[in-house]
Amino acid sequence: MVNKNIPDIVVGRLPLYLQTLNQMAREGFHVASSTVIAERLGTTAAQIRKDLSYFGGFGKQGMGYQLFLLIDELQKILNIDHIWQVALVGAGDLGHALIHYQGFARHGFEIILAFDNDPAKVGTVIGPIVIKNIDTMEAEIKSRGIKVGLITVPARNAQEIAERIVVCGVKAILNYAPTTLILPEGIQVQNVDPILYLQRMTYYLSD
Amino acid sequence: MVNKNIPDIVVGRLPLYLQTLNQMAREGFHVASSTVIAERLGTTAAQIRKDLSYFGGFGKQGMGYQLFLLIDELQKILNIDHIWQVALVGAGDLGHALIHYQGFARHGFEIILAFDNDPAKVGTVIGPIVIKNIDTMEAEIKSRGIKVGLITVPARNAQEIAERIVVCGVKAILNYAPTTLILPEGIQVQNVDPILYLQRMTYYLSD
DNA sequence: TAGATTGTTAATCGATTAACAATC
DNA sequence: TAGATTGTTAATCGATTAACAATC
Repeated sequence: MVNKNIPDIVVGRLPLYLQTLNQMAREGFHVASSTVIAERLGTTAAQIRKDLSYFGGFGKQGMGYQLFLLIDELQKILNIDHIWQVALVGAGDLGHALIHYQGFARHGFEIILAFDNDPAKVGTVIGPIVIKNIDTMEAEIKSRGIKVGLITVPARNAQEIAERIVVCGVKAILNYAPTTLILPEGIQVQNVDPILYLQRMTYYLSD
Repeated sequence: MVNKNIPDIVVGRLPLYLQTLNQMAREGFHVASSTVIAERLGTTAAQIRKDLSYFGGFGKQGMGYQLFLLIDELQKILNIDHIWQVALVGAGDLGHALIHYQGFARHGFEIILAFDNDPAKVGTVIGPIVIKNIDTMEAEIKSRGIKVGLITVPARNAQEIAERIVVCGVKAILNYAPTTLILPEGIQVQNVDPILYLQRMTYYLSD
């Protein structure tokens, strides 16, 4: 499925739509209008219809959208209609927590490899995973064809690690390190440093 | 410091600028031009100058920006020139990890309260914190004047918890629950569900 | 059929970029 | 002074919103 010049910002909203549609399906709904979805998301019906129309006409006039159909389509569009194997680098507190977090597996992101450079950690077990030596990282990632990486190393090491995993085939990086990664065109990066989000909110708080 | 109609999207970039400026300061730089900062952030010099100019003229022609001065100004603008006390709700795996995470305290966000509704967890200690019964949440948050909340409860409870802490004075919520919160005008919410970020990246991956 | 709601177009609004005079 | 780089304006680009014909 090739990028047909869909705006990035539209793609970024699709997972949010999917989340809400799944929630409604769990609540027993079978159809939803753009208005109802918009209310749950704090957005506008026009935006939802416009966004979806980039990909096709999934609704029916007078009726709205069939939940199961739309969920299915969105999963296909987002390429999450199958399981993605994931490698994690950096087995500190945060790495630990992420390996234990069930949410990844539940959404089809299976952490199957974890690496650390601390000899004391190598060989230890976290949940279903054995921490491996970072020297074996490239070989392991390449041999399994892993495309998605989670970076949970300290900021000063993040750029180097990112470059190394990109070289062996990783195409998407979820970066927990508090630093900006500069990577080749076409490599996807999302930063999830919570400090950035907190600081962006405190701007609006009078002390 | 009152919102002078600064675009949200500009405010959202300031923490990123601050992060990079701090990094450069640690590396020993004393000044930086918009071009150099832009390179590190993968953005453009024009955007950085434009963004900063909403708040004042912090640079000098021909010279660039004095790092310490600009860092100081950004901290004031973002209201992070003092410590924010934070309450966390939901002491599961994720809550645990966040309490242990040193990054919050290091950036002036001090988690001083944690709540859970599980009687088995109430009274247990995580790091420097005793988990309190959620029944005492409103009273505790109000009496300490806490303005910032971290929500790490399951999705189905997140909306209710958010409403409860907003009623007792919380104005900014970092929401780890995989659901959209609908809250009154003026309440700040940022969502940090990693699944959303992963899904947004897999769109661009051919399988 | 009447009512509801989509998909789409055009209008509006806002953000980014380019360019350059001001000035350190 | 000459070179560099800011702050700002105007031009461009892109995203959101409003409106409505099409149609279930």
